[in-house]
Amino acid sequence: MAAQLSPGGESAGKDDGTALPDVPEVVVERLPLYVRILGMYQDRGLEMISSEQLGAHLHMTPAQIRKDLSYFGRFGKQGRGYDVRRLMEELRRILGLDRPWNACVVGVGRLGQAIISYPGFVPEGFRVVSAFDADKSLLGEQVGNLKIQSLEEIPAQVRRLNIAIGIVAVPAAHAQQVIDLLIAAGIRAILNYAPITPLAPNHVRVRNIDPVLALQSMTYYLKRQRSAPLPTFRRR
Amino acid sequence: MAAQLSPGGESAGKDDGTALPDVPEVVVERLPLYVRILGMYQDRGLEMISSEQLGAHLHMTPAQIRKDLSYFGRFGKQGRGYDVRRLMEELRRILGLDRPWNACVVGVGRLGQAIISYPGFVPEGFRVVSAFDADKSLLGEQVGNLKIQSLEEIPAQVRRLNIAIGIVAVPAAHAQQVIDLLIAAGIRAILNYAPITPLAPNHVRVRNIDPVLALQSMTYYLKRQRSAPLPTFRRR
DNA sequence: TTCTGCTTGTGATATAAGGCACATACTAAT
DNA sequence: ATTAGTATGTGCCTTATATCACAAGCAGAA
Repeated sequence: MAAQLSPGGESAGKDDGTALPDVPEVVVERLPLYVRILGMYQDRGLEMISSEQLGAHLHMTPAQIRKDLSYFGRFGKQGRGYDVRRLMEELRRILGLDRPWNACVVGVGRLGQAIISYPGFVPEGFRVVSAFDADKSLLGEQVGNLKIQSLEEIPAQVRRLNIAIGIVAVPAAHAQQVIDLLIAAGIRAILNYAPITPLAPNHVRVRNIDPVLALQSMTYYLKRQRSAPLPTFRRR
Repeated sequence: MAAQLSPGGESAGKDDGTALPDVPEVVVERLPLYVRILGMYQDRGLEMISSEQLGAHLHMTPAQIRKDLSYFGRFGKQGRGYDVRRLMEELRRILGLDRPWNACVVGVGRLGQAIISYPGFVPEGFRVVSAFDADKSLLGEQVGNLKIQSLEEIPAQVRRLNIAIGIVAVPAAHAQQVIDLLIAAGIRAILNYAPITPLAPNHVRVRNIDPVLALQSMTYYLKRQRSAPLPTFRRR
């Protein structure tokens, strides 16, 4: 499969900065937000940042940020705040962002092609290294700088290129099958663009990208309200 | 405590089936999932569905589904379950999906173009009716069957075409400005594809589509775990 | 009619997440 | 050294969300 970087244990682990008492998933999901803001501060040459400042950028209370960070260690200095570079490095390490990750895309329709060519992944350390499609007539076609391969190639490619992440961009009707394939091939995380609710074993992480659901839940609030814009703002 | 169908709960509203005691946002966000499954059942010609079955499809407990629905009314029959067509119609009405919604896209780069041509919106009643870009050299260019317009046109177009939803597909650096523009023009919901945390007044709904964040939070779990795949499944 | 089997709707309870507020600790200035 | 100012880390409390578990109601069989 892959190689572990260090002896880093589970229950004890610490030097590799991992495996503290189990961290709520919501907390983990916020860490990348912190990394993003820290990156902005670093680009501007700022050396320190307070939970107050972080909170202002993310529309969160400073307390929540401190509590989140406290799951992983004590990174701040009283009276000063957090060292931008240090905190960013810690968080990137905690998130596993201190190394590149290989992904493959399954489904090379319009959406799949857009994903393959999306310029936002590479600078963050995510590389799409293989593309697969069920349509045999596409085999060998070039997309970006990838050649479209058959689904049968998935297991071999996943192993050969050490692909940990599968990106699913096939029609809803085939998405679960494709996900099962990926999982059988050893993928450990799925970014699913198909409008389904995937089922996956516990050791596989899944995130869904579903703009239609997002729109459909916003209309609930649109259909009513015709009222006057209050000058209130909302934490998000 | 009961969900009331008639005299209305909160401030008033009812005949359009709304304004019950305030419903948690998480609940509203799940309703479209229910609608989706109901659609599948309807396509298969099934007439009834139980909370148990709904839950199985969505990997949720039946109790949660019943509680969610109970915020809006009593749609089920004891011993029988829910009438598929009826429940779908109710939920669509509650969500405001019983009519079409117009949206505009701002930012006509690769991503914006993909969004404009995305075939998933129209069948759900969302129509992209205008496209804007800050790059004056693109003005008048055709994308899909839309002509690219200048940002200055936003207010007029929003009013003329009754656009309620703004889809933001501009670089992070300009996203907040664009969002402010849209809001000033009267947009009431934003689907944001830019990697930022937008700020918006309370009367404007915002949803973010951010695949990079999704990936970055999954790697947390990837970096450790080398363990044996347990045959456990997880509700999602 | 009465009984059996099933599934809803919901009060009560359990769990999870968020926020407050303060003791603690660090810096810089006097 | 002492003081003033500031921002962390966290115990405790509040709020939000999820689940349990059961009375109530409906349908079909006897």
